[in-house]
Amino acid sequence: MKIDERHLIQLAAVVKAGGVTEGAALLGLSQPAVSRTLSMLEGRLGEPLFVKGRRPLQPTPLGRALADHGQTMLAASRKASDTVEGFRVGRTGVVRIGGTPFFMDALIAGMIAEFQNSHPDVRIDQTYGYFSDLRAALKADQIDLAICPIDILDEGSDLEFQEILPGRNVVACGVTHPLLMKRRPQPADLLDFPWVAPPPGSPLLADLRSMLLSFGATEIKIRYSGGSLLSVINYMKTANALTIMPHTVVFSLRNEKAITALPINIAHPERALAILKRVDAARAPAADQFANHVRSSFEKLRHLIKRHEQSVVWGN
Amino acid sequence: MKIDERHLIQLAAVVKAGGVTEGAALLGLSQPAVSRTLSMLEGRLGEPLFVKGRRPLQPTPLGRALADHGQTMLAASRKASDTVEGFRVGRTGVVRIGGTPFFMDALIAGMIAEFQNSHPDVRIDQTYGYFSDLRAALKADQIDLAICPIDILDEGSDLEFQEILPGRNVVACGVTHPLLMKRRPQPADLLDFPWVAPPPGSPLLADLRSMLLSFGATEIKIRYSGGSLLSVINYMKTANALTIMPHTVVFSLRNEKAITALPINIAHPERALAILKRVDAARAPAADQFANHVRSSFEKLRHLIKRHEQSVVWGN
DNA sequence: CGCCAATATAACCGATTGTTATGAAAATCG
DNA sequence: CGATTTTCATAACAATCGGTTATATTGGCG
Repeated sequence: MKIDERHLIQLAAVVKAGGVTEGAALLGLSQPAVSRTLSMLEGRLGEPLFVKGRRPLQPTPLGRALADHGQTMLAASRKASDTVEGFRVGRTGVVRIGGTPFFMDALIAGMIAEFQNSHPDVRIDQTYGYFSDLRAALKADQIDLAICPIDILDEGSDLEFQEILPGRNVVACGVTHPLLMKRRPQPADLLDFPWVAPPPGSPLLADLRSMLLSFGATEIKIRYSGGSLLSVINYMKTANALTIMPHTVVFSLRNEKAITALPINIAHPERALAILKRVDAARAPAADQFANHVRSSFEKLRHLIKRHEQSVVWGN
Repeated sequence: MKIDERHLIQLAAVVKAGGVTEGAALLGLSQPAVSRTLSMLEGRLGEPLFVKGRRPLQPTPLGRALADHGQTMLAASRKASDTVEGFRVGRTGVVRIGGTPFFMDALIAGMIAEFQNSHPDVRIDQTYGYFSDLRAALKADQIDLAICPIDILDEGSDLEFQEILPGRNVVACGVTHPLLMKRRPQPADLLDFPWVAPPPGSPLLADLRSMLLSFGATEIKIRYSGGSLLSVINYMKTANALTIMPHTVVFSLRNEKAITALPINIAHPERALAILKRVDAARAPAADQFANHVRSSFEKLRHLIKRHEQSVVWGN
């Protein structure tokens, strides 16, 4: 026999409250409504749910058993209301983000942790990828946000993007690299050392190629590639290799004393770090709040870099 | 925001089934019905529950979260239906029984275990008491069944009773008792030994008194009283004491080789073991089935006793 | 015995739920 | 690429349900 879920919930409220009147109040209903519900239920079941002629109201064993089930429904219902409410204000939910590996590892992971200080009930699901993967994932609604460098001109699709950081690459090396001893290292010096290549498909790899070509290099000594950021860092700690990295990534790792930037200016890529999302995406307040957090974190980072550069003498 | 539980359940069905049509079928509803439900839900929430323009239907994160809650409701609902169905046929439920200690310990406990071989989902709640307690408990709907000796004439109340065993007491003693050596022990011999008294308030105690009085005893040596059946048995194992007990109780303990009955006939009490219940009690099929089980168990026991007595020579 | 509180009943109305019929959009397939 | 088929959305309508207020009954208690 199918029982109306609402009826079970009312029964649960009455049993828990110990009376029809109180139970009705608990649900914000009138007493007759609940009273009738109980009558109907008893009628349909053909079994009494309460011991007759007894006040305080005493449920029969069957009544008690059914009330238990109603109780779990009531709990589920309240939780559902909570999820909705939480979703509305971005307090709960899941944010699925994708991004390029270096930025995610060096910067975003920490920002996620920070974000969850104020949003402990928001879960973050992270994936890695480059622009084309991320765009596809966004369109397939597999992620809510993408964080990656994009060509500034690129536009016109059904993706909305907000620039959060202008592109700026540096040549990175281990903190004991011999080139750091030189007063004024020249671009040509770079060709004397082995290179670590950023992961295939990454914009950084294109930047690396074009930079080296602009320095007149015909051939590059690639000694290592394909590693994650942590691999690259550990590699560079012991090898006198060079690589190209986003400025902020190197900056954010400055306290590790593992890698640093060479004081050589290289061309800015025509590219900016941006947050992408579908323009027609379903509202996802938690994702919006997370995006805001990332933006403001980068804003702070930018100020920090500015102050840092005023106190430290960088290249030229 | 309050959400209609039914809507959540429909949502859950659709998400689980992977489509509106299949979800509707799962619930035995028409497709337009649940389609409209989903529209209403999205309208009220102001949030989409499914990613538009995509088939197979893909829920949004919010939709998935809400569907989870709906799923637990659906499960609870099914369980509730099961409870009702089980209750109807006596397959599930709680049976609250009360009875006199000796019968419960010696006979009923084993019958309960046996009963639950065929009714594993029926829980038995047992309490102890004598007739007046049990009657009160029945009237207060604290127990569903009482199993106790009652005076045969007693009637007329709002209790229904079914006799399951005529009253028959024996004098019990330890298996090493000296009186067992005697060819034909006489009632007068009984006065030479110390006695264990049944618990105060028990019918057995009254039987003991009247029996001893009928033997011309002016005073009885009570050495021990108040113990449960197990206490009495253990006491009698080592003391040459006597006590009075229902015949079936001693009989059911025959394999323990701890106590036995003296071959002395004593008066039958004007009393019978019966199952009592309220005539106006709520239907409790599980209790009914248990009562049937107890009755048939006693029936079997009676036959067993009869066969036993034909092979063993009892007193006189 | 009579009052008070709690529950049951009655009468009414609007919202909701179900139905069938049908249109629109998407996927499938030749 | 167009036809077909499947699936979802919409429309219109009937019936029931679930809510309300007003009122009668009932059980508990001084």
